[in-house]
Amino acid sequence: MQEQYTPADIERAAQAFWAENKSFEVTEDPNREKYYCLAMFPYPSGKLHMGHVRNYTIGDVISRYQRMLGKNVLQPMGFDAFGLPAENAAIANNTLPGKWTDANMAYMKAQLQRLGFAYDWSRELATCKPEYYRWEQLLFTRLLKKGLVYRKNAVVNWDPVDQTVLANEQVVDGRGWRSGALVERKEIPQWFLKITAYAQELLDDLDTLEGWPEAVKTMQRNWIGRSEGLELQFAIEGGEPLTVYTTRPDTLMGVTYVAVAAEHPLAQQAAASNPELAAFLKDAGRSGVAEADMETMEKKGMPLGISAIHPISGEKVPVWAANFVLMGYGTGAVMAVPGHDERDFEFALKYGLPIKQVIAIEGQTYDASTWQDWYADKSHPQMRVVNSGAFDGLNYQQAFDALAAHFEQAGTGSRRVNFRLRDWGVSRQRYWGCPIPVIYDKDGNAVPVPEDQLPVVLPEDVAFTGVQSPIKADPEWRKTVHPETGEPATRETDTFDTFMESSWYYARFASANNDEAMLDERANYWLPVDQYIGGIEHAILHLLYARFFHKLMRDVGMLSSDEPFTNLLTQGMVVKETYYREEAGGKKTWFNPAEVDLELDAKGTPIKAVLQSDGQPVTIGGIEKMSKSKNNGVDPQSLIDTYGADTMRLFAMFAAPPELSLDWRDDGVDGAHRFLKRLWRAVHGHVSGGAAPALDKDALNDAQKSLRRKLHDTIAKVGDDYGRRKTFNTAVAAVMELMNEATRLDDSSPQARAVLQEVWEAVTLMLQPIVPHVAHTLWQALRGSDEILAQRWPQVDESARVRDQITLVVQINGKLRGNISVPATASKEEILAAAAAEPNVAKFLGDAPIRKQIVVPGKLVNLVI
RNA sequence: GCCUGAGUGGCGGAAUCGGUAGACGCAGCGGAUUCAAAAUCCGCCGAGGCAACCCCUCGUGAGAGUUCGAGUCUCUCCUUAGGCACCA
Repeated sequence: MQEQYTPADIERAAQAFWAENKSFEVTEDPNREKYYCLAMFPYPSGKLHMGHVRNYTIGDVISRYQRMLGKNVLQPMGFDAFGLPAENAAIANNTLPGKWTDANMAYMKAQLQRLGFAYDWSRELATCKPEYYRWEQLLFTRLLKKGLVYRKNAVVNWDPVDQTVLANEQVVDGRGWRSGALVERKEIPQWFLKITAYAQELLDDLDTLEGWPEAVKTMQRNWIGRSEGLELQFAIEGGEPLTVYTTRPDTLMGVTYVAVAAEHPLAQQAAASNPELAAFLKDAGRSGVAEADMETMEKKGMPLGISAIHPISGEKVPVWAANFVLMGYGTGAVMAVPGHDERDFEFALKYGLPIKQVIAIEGQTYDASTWQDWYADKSHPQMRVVNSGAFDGLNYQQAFDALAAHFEQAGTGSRRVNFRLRDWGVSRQRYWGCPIPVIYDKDGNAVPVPEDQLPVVLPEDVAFTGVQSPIKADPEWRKTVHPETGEPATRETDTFDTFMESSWYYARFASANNDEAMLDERANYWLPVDQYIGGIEHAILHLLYARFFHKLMRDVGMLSSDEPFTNLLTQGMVVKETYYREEAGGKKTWFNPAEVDLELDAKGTPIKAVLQSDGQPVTIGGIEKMSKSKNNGVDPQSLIDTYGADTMRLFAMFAAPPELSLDWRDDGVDGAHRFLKRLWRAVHGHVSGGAAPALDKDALNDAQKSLRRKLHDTIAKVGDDYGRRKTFNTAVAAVMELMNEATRLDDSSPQARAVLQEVWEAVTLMLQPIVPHVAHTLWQALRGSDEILAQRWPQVDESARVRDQITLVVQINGKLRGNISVPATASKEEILAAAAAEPNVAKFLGDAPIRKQIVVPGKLVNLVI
């Protein structure tokens, strides 16, 4: 064993050993328990960032630990390779999205290999390759035939200057990010997957996911948003009736107006003869489509000059157009109850519409000039319907039932379960994505591309200018023939939402090399994924879509399980401060923290930041998720080059528990490196003393016994931290404590050396999941063997953990007053006697009578006086 | 605006089931070693009080509550992060 710890050399050697022995390639083995561990695959943005290092180290630690428990562990890796950034990069660097993506994947794969992750690279996949996306196209055509796919109009952000559709991210303060033009809403035909057909099952099955964080399940439940309500109609004078949905039929008599979306036919019709209204509708359509924008923008409306007939009272109520009602979500019309809905209340106040109280709670006074929360409280036991004629005096449920019966009898409405969840629009008007496998005949009727003509390949050698998708710009690409009639026909030129590819990759890894089928029986061996790991930012969309796809694949007979991920670990984000300068037009330029110098006050708080290149100040922004758009990423590569992969891995695990967001600071990496050097030195010193004798447990002195107790306590704790708690930071801390104690044992007797041999072997095994290269090398030194990967998790020797004496804390009235040491077998009386005799305790007790004595075994004594 | 988290020393964090707040590490300070420095090793390190490394008081975003006992449970509020359907 060499004296110096030289990470570059030992990491190269260990990685070469793993590659040569194909240490991480796995096959199905029905005789062993399988364990499928998966960390969310990366978007190949260029190079790895800290979030990747953290994410993949967590996955690797769990994988390597599970392998030590004897399981058949699959840990694959691939790339989520379609997406918007490739198009932007291609424009910026005058290259092609495909070339840029390929180069990035090659570079990032090399980085992942440099970090020593135990991946089965034989299963690698990239979603932008036809070998991958052809199966997605196949599944889509089958779903189309099954009726789970349909086409309808839907709104997009439209940039009227660039004449392109913009992603929400490309809309900044209501303007296109490149053109600066005010964004408009535009309706275009798009393909949808009927996720709402699975809404109930997606909701119900959350209850089966015991290994998921409650927070994620709650978010998904709220997102799906099941509600029970009434669908009913308001007749329109001289027009089609308006259908509305309400979860509060008890407030129906409080309706004083009805609001419709700007795009609603009723509004458009009214605008034809009303230029002022037409202008308003146009203006209302001028905003992004993001829900956050809709909810926070100023609520505006204008009357259509039309009346609706209240279905119970028969009274006329005005119909308004409102910018917060969206066509396409629900019916595009809502009934407004300003008396009991806060948004309606504010709208009514603003436009002088009547506010009518129809529910009351005894003892509460209704004041229509300011909103109070109780106005909307349907669950209050004293809540009663008022000012509602025949329904007066009913509570929420009674009113609901009475109105439901009324409408069902009259045939003008019905009970209805509604979901907030909307069908998934999967069409994108972009180039760098999977082509949607659909052909249109001359009349615009859609037919799926026949299976034997799949895949529809996205051409990669194209002229890409960034203005329009090359497959849309090229009049030739779309030309094809109708599969049944043979007549000329055209291809769909939209591509899929990239969430499509990431919704089933976890399953494809099991059958990665099958070019005959999307999945095969191997998928049923490996699935579901035992442990899925990824950023909390995916708590809803990606994880819900993947759950949906799993059920789709099940229902076309490809899989037998109901859910894709048994256990989920949502890692917190790696965040970092941001720096920017704002230009005249409001455009912000972001600077990387590495280019900025900080001035700190005496307490270490940053007060001023200047750009190194020009010495001029920059604005200190918030601490945010490391991202390309905020340019606040820290490049792990230079740290890997300086300290080695093991130090990076160790620090990523030690700095914070996985769920918490990690505010990245470079200080501390040094500490992790220092620990590895100390470990190396300690083992080197031990091994230099020659072979250790066999351990004789009965021949140990107190100090040696004490170290063995610490060792076996630590093995138990670290195993629990890795396996159950997934708190790798405390696992590392525990091993550090053990090492501190071991290096303090100043004893070179044969039995001390035997205990230390046991300690260093166990430390090496315990750290193997986190720092596998160091562990590989130390194991060679300790055992003369390359086979650390074949080793099992060390056994806990319970006999070593037994204590004769235990320390208890003594409190008086809950305040700590002293410690006592008693035999582990001491009775309650003996403990109380020892507590009362403790000098400081006795001082505080004085002559006061003891009112209560609480003894918590193994922990403390509390005397109440 | 809505949904879901988080808030503990100068910093990252620990305290796992309501039971010693600050483990482990970083930074800092003092010392050893060195011609010197780096590296390494040892010690100190929440605030205040005290002659005192005894001990006492205060202290986990703010305010209230439950309890023998609250960082942990309940309520209200503040700050902050993530998501909001076309960033991935």
